[in-house]
Amino acid sequence: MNYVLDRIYADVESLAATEFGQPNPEVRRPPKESEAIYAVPCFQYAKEKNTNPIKLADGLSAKWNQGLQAGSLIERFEPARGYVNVFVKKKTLLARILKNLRDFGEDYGNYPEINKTIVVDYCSPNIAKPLSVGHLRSTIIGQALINILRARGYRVVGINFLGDWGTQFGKLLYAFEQWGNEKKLAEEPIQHLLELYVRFHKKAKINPALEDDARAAFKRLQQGGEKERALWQRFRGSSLEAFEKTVARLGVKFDHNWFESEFEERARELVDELLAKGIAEESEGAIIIRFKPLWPAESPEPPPAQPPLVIRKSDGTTLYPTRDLASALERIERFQPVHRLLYAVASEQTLYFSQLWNALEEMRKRGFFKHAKINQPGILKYIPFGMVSLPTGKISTREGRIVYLDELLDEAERRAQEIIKEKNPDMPKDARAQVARKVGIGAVIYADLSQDRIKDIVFDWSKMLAFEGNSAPYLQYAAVRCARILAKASPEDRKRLEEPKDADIPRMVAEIEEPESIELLMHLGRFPQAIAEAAERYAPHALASYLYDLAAALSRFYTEVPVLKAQTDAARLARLTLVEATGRVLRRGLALLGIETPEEM
RNA sequence: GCGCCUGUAGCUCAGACGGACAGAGCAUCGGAUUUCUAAUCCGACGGUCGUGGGUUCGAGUCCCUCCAGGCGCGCCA
Repeated sequence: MNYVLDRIYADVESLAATEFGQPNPEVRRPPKESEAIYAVPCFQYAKEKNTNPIKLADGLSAKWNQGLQAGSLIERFEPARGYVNVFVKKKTLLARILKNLRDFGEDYGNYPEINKTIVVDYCSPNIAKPLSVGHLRSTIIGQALINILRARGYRVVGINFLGDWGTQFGKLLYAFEQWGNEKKLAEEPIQHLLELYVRFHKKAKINPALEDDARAAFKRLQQGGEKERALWQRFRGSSLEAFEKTVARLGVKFDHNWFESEFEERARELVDELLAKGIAEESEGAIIIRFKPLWPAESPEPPPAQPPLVIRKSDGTTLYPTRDLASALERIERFQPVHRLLYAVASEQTLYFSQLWNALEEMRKRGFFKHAKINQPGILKYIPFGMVSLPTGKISTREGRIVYLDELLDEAERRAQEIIKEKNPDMPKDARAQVARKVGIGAVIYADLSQDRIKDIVFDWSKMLAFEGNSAPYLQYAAVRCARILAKASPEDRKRLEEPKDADIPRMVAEIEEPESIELLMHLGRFPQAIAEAAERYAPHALASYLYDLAAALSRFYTEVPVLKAQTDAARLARLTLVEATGRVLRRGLALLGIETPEEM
């Protein structure tokens, strides 16, 4: 069982592939105005053959038309300005889409399982600091990618790699020794740690020697100093607790919480192994990995050599990259067969991830991975995203230039409450709070996922909390309209909807006549492709954009086509079916983005 | 200094892999509701796709120059 548009696409592609003698010929969607479903451009092949593309398209159309089987969904091929346009039997196609929608049910859009595991690193905050709006992107982009890749059929493991180690904890240890307050740490741990963190940096600016004190404190922690260990446990525990509370508001659940500190030992061993294999070397007292110029692998020109990566400081301690590398190794060993290691991390780390990529490549070549299946280059896939800054400048915890994530989510819910009060004054208070949560947080998530992840974002309240136009509430509203119509349908109609028969399908198709209805159903048919595209490009915004178009199609349909008051039984059933399917796809699509849909709003 | 990213309508953004006349949202103006929730719909206005070259039958998309903004560049994470 598969999706009808995927099939047509594959058929057209294979025709063109045979004709042009290339494995992946271009098959595209024609401009909106065209009634054609797909189009094959002939320009390139015409050039190879030294012929005119218009003539070629003419010839190909005639040839392919002759070869058409009676049972084919394709109705005809038609040349147009150097393209071969593909026309399908519209009614049959609509019937097949309806059948797909019925047969797949709640699974509509999903693809069969692929025996490949993708490990996604996302969120991964430093837990010594409160979450800011800066942490939002990794978390929601990562979660959306996980959902989308799962729908696409991959086995996906999500890992939150918590930064609970490193010199920053040395800073906190030192600061607590100097200015700490036991009572405050017990009562308001996050607040207190933040104060200490800020205070440390203020003092260190005047007296840089404090940085050495911090490094020394971290070294004592690393060597198992009892006092440091106990304090660190407390910092870590209370931070984690606060952190989990905030993330839960976004509806994010991690498959695994991995702690950086747990990789300390493995990281130390790794340095020795890398030295033994000649991958790492000593330099100025530190251990580094030098890179030959080989990134990016796809580049035809050799890029300049990269700066080396320090994996052991001259004081003998490891660094974040060392522990990250150790963790990557563990991921590969534990979740094999690993197809990809994804890292949803801000774009400022581009250089670092290219170094990590190269380091893993070098390790792969020297047999570091026990499982022989890891023989393809490029297992690491970096998913960069643009920075979030404030109108006043770069986010800085140290300098108090920060919008806390909780603060943003509170404001989102508050504004949503206000709007509900205005638009739907009859809604009871407790229902309102629930709906406001879904709408407000949804708006925040959608504001981010609806644009290309690589773009920088200047934080703006009104943009993050848009409730009209291309926004989560617009999509949710469309889904709510569907739900409300269904709720008002008669019990008999609902029963027929729940138990659709094969014989109903042709009867329904006959009733789907208005351009708004046809457009809506056609768009529903493209949902699987939208998921596939978003997965292939690691681009949640491709799915967001599809869903926006679907909601717009529903709104137009809603305005023009009466459902419950349709003239005939058959028409009512057909339209109810469209409404049910649209609601289902919107809900499902939003869920893939990590956004909940309320029943009313 | 070197490297990477971004630059499309007044504002915020789609236009991946070069392809049929550059599309949305917001804002502005005008219209639509005795009818399934108007957080909606329809229409108007609005763009020499940062600049200048080049490649190509064809460039917003690829290459080079320059301009503007952002980010990064051995012992932070």
